[in-house]
Amino acid sequence: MIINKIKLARIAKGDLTQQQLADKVSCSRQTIHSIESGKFVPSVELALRLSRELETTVEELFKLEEEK
Amino acid sequence: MIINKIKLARIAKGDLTQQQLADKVSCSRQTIHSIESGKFVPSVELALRLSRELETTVEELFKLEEEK
DNA sequence: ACATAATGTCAACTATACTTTACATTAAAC
DNA sequence: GTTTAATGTAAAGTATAGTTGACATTATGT
Repeated sequence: MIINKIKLARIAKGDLTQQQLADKVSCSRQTIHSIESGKFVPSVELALRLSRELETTVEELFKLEEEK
Repeated sequence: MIINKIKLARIAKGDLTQQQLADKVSCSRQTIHSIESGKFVPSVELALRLSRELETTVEELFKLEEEK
């Protein structure tokens, strides 16, 4: 199980829209939405692009939650 | 494009075998091998488990390489 | 109230991560 | 040189990441 803070980080980073963030990391808006809503966890490649764009670290953005 | 140092980190971390590392992060040996040989890039979830087990960070273990 | 931008959601599809099984090659131990 | 552990490789199958398109809902602005 994994939780993420990308919605928070996206807002913090100058109120980026899902679309704007998607453009910057070269993915679709729906992909951003799906990640934010916990529908799926991205590849480490996309996670790195997100953390780079949002000026933070993967560890800060994504956290392992115990219990399976 | 992405490159990783998990083979290096695995050796550094007390000469773990692929199988031992796989067990510790709950995946198959072939998954470790495929990642080490660049055949595929893992999910951020597995990347986090790997970095935790190898006592390093995702950013240290996986690096974005430019050019596509 | 109306228009528009942003977000939520759904379905169908494609791409790829990951598993399992199985076998072949290389390295290490004796 | 033979056995055994470790690694390389490959195929078939399953799960899930990610795309595109389309539409519905919720803000925001005027």
